[in-house]
Amino acid sequence: MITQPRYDLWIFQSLRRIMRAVDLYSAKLSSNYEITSPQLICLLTLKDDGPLTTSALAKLVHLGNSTVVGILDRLEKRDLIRRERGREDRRLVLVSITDQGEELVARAPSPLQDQLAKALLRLPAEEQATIANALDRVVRLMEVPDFQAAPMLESGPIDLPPDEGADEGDKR
Amino acid sequence: MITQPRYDLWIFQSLRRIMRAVDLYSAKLSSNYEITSPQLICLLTLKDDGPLTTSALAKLVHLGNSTVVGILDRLEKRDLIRRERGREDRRLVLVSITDQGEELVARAPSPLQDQLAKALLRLPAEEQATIANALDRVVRLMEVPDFQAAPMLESGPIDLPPDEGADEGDKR
DNA sequence: TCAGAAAGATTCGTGTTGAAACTATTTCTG
DNA sequence: CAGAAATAGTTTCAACACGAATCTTTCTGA
Repeated sequence: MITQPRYDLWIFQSLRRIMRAVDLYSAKLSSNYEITSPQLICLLTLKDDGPLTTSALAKLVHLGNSTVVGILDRLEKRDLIRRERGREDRRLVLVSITDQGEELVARAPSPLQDQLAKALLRLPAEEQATIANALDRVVRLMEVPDFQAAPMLESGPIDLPPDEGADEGDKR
Repeated sequence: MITQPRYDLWIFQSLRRIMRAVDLYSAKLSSNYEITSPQLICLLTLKDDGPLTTSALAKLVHLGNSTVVGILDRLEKRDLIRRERGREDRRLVLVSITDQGEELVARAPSPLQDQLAKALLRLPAEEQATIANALDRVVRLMEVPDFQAAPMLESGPIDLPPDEGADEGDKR
């Protein structure tokens, strides 16, 4: 029994605290814009990636399907997005951002990562890269189902955020 | 201007995905024990750190006060914890774990960080330390209230926020 | 063709989360 | 000592988050 330091527990707590700090800060900040971070994330995604189906959006923002429906409900109630039944396939629902939505996005800063960004800017870029790389590896390790949990060792250094498509396992 | 990669956004997404993966996994795993991760975290803290007041517990687990009340309500309903009014100061509520609670804790593994732990174990210990250190710095930077957020521009290396005293005990 | 499988979205139930408002108790203060 | 202020816990309200169940539409195969 080597009593390795419990990095896992420590890291887990750190993650929770970071997320909490981000949420708290962004909630306060975005109260000026009357929008929450998850809503803003969805709105931004819709603005950038055009009309999307509900489930495509859910995949992009890494949230559950039913979670997104609730968020969309609130956005729709305020006319920030529009839902439209697909013509071809009437099971689909195409969600798109409205003019009002675009306007709000234009006005609102990116409060979601504002605090995090500020914190990171105080670190040297090289350390930012280190953190980013490290987290990316963790994400990859974690999002792999328990299949071959063992056979994975040191396949090589990971450099940049290859993400954005490289994500594999959960493309839309 | 070298468009520096948006480490902030990338990191933010990574954090969300990690937390989500942990939550999803632990939710599934802990369904066998009929307990959620926040509940288990509270229970473990109560087991280790003896009877605690509600707000002391909230501080330890880094959650809001009212959040903890809700969690305690559910734990109490199942007789896993006990609430007792303070004798001296009748405003206080001492929360302690019951025998049933201890029993459950003994049976249950540590599902909360299980997945994370597994992922981390696939990394060399030295990299685990790197991640832990990096995250810790981020936490310190972020949890500093916005005081002097402005006047702080590259005046030099920022070491340790005067934090420390504020947050205090938070090894767990 | 047409019954059933599959897919997509939504609804429902439960739990987490935090701010704000409220109650009870203690402590401070004039 | 009475009232104000502070403290501790709780309630209330809104949002988020998920899986399971449900509904509609589409596809499939016998």
